[in-house]
Amino acid sequence: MVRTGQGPGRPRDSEIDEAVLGAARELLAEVGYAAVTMDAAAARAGTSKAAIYRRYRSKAELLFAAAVHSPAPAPTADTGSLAGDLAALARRVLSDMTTPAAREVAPQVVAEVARSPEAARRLRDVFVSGERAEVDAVLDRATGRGELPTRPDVATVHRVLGGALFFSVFVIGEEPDEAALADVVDLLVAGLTTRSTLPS
Amino acid sequence: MVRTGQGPGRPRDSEIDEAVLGAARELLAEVGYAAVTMDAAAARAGTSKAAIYRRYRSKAELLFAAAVHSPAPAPTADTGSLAGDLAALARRVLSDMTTPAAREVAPQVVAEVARSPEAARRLRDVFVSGERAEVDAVLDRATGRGELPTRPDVATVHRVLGGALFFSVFVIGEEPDEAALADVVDLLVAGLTTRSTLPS
Amino acid sequence: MVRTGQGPGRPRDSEIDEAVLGAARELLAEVGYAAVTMDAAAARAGTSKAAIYRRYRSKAELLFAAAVHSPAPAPTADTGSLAGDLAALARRVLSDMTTPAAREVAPQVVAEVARSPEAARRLRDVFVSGERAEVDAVLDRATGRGELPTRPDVATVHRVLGGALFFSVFVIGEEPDEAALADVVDLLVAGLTTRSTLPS
Amino acid sequence: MVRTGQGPGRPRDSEIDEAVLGAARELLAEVGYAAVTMDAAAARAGTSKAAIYRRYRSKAELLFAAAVHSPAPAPTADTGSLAGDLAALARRVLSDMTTPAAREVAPQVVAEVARSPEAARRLRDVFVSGERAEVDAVLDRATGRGELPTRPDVATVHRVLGGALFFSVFVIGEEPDEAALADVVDLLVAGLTTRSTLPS
DNA sequence: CGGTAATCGAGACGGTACGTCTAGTCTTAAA
DNA sequence: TTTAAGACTAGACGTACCGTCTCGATTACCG
Repeated sequence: MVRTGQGPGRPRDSEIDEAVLGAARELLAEVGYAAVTMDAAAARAGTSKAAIYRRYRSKAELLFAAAVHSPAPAPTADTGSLAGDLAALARRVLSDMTTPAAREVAPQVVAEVARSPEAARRLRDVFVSGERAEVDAVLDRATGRGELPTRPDVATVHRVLGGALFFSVFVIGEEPDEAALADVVDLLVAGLTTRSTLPS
Repeated sequence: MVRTGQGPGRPRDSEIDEAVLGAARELLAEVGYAAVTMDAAAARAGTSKAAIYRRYRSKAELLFAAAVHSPAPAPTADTGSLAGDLAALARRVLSDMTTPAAREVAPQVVAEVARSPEAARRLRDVFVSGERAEVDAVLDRATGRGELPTRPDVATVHRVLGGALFFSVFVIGEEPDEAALADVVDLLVAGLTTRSTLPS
Repeated sequence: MVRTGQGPGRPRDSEIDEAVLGAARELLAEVGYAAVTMDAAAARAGTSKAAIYRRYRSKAELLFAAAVHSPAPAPTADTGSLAGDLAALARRVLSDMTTPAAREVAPQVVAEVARSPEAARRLRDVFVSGERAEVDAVLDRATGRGELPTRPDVATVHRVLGGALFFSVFVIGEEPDEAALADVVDLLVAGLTTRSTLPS
Repeated sequence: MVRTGQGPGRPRDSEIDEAVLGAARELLAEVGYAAVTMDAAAARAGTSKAAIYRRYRSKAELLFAAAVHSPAPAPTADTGSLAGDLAALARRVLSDMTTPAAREVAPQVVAEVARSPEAARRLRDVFVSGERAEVDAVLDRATGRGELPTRPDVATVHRVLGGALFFSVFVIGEEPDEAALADVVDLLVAGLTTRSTLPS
């Protein structure tokens, strides 16, 4: 009685998977996290609450998944200099953060992460590692160009750059303008080119 | 019909003020933001919901007040160098963030800030400006010592330092150790002493 | 600190009591037992589900109370003979049973009684004892007239008369017509006037 | 591709027929009508819901069939007198009613009858006519013995006797003891031997 | 010192979302 | 075609919690 792949019974309808996520994303952007209701999500997706709860254990899980979908696979292009690359990366991350959906979900994800180690793990796997990879690529190019005396620690650079942006938007509550962005990047570039952090 | 000081009627019982805040703080640390209920807070404080709602307009206000009680007026001592001062400041801010209560509340405050401009304003008034003042003092001393070629922008330094710490603890989910802290401070000091950011 | 009557806190709103019962009765008659929903009842009553659940533990309790409201306080008039009195009583009981609401609820009440001793107790207190009192009054008058050699057992007479009607309507499923009613009453009168059952 | 006898495809498994009915009966006795779920019945029977729904159109049909399986074809023996025969019949009917399964199902069958004319028809065909046949046999024997002046209406006698028992058990909620049973039978015999009801 | 007004505990109120459950249908792979 | 398994739609259930309101009973100040 060998089972092949997916076991017996009617398989999940993948159209519903997508419809649910799509509905969740739309509602998130339209009405905001707290005002999204599971009934509304089910109705918008053209399905039933049961189908949603078969896929996600709670509203928090659904909206988390809806927000943390595809972590921007577009790698930043090479601008020719460390300063340019960092500025481009900063601009992209900032624009990701200020998406209506992101503005709504990010704070809730932070709250969720504080409570559930499982959510923390998923966030790290999906988001943090993705961002670090981008920072890594930028540092690789700068090292190749000879802009950096030694290879800095990726985690530190990620912490400083990502933190400055996240902190500005979500804690201080004011989106940094171009000048502020340039200021941060300048500071970072000056620090990196002068002395080096330890290799990771 | 001139009123003198505090108007007619029975005055507020200040013991209740304290009991409510205390209960809110305890519950926050024990069960976390979302699981704190106003009924539980009232019961724990030995009072009634009405008494709480006479003092705070909502659960968010109560828990905000419970968490953001005394914004650490202790200014960092002079260590004799910019690097030392920044490291000391970073250590203090980090230890504030990793308090059990802060771990619970901070993410929720972020969520609240995203939702309510009023909360954002209060957070800025109470917290951001306090932290900036500390950064300012540190930069003042460094300038006095001649460690800095020009005076950097306080907001930028605050963004970078505060952001790196906040981001590490609440987004990445790993509290930076001493080495990581030193790495960030080193990077910052190198950047500041090399070039200067423009005043805002 | 002596309390007077009803304890502290906001007292129940008696208008809501009535509105809820009224809404339940209406819905019962309109859509039937199974199709009554608590949401609909709350909406019809102009209140909330919470207010209903504060008064009744479940849908079954609410509809039970809605159906078993005032157990026909109208005592049967004296028709001058045992046969006439029993026929009149039978007619009234039958018409009570064939009310739209009663047709819906009675079977469910029977089901409820089978499951919950508490429901059984209430039914006995409200309904059975009321009907027995009416039978008692009829037998009293007949005894006074000298129609009965000895006083029959009320419970037996109630069982036979009430049972015949209930059984016809709810088990056999056919409402007895005037002739069938007369047949049952005749049989009963013949039995009672010939021999007597033991006093209760 | 000619098929022989019973159509194409896999034939029904008759073991499942029995397993389903058995499971339904067990659950009925254990948890009661409302708490029986089709999933539980399928699991208990070691089969699937689909197999049940291929055999019964609804939960009501299944449980009806589970309860009303074999309507006791055993005719009451001749005791030599109308009073004896009626008492024997009453005792048997009462013991049928007070079976654990019957206690559970009967009230629900009543509810079902009130809801579905189809269920009412089946109940009449299976149960009512069976009981009436038994009453008929008893009256036949009594007429043969010359105990009855005229032949009474079977429906009336059934109504009165069956009703008294059903009403006692399921509405009043107290199972009649031997004395109460004798009381009812006495009353009925007295009525029947004194005057006769008209044939329907 | 008595009235006025705001306080207190207690708890019911409206509203609304949550997550669970069930009936009955449908879809798959295997037999 | 039947089977077992399980996903599907639809919608009710009962619970929970927020923020408001209503009691009856205390207090304080104010005239």
